[in-house]
Amino acid sequence: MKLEGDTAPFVDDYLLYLLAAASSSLSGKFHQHVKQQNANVNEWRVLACLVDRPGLMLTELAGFVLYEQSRLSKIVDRMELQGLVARTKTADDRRKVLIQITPKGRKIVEPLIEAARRHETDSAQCLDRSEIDALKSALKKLIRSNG
Amino acid sequence: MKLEGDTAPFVDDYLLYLLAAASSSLSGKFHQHVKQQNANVNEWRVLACLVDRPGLMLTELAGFVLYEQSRLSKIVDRMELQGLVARTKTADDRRKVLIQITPKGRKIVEPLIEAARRHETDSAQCLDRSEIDALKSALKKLIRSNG
DNA sequence: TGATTTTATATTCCATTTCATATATTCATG
DNA sequence: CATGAATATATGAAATGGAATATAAAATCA
Repeated sequence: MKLEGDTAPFVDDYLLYLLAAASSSLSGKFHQHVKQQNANVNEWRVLACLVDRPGLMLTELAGFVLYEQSRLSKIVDRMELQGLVARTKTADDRRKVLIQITPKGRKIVEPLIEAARRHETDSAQCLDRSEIDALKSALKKLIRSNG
Repeated sequence: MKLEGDTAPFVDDYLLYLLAAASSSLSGKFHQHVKQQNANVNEWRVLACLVDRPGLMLTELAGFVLYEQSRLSKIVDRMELQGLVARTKTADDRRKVLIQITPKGRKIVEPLIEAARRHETDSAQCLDRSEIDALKSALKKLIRSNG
């Protein structure tokens, strides 16, 4: 028999916690894979965001990668040294720096993307197609509606 | 007309990205609120996980908070200094350390939980009740099925 | 029992992140 | 067009995190 006040812990049904926990669970296994290859997680994220885009301002890229500008600036420093991305200035606005993926970066990220697709289908085995679609659609709505 | 090969960027429909992006979007605003109060994000997470639980081993708590053990150990150090949590040894197994929330920690976390509930309903305005239920249920399945 | 393995936590070293601020460029407005 | 506000990026000092390891206790088992 359940006593009054014996409710489930707060976080167990708290949306932000469920999002963080799902994100963390699913990322765990894949991040191991990333490290077994030539990369680390920051590099993977940056390259995955850049791969089908022509070149992004540092700040735009920071938005996609979900990192702060100053953090990304330093990550790009390291990736530039490794030759994974390139910084180029634009003519129109000389403050801007465009970050572009290099062929070397592309060579590293492409197999990772294939692995990511496989990992996604594996991880989502517990859901059927309509649940997955509904999940992704709900996530996209949340992202759109909240800054 | 859409050209061949002119597909959406990879991350735009990648589940792990959507989870991370949703988590990050929704957290953003709330984490500001946390800082405006007496706390930082690590403290909030630890206290929120402890609040309706009797006392957890460091390793158990690390699992809930989604942090690595060595990181949490240091966070608990700082929180102990502030009097937000207490470490106590157990009699049965002298390796174990139980982490418990203190009255001071409780006083800080309770209003934050209220704010978190309000923030959750605000953030999920874009979804109707059945979508929210389906979302949470899908997230819970993902968490259960993936370590 | 004594040796070995496993589990729980803390700690050390070093890389990374954060916060605040600097620098450079563009924009807006009197 | 000059001056102040705004925007884009970079950087320095201090705080934090991650990986490996140390320490200590318990469990396993020959």
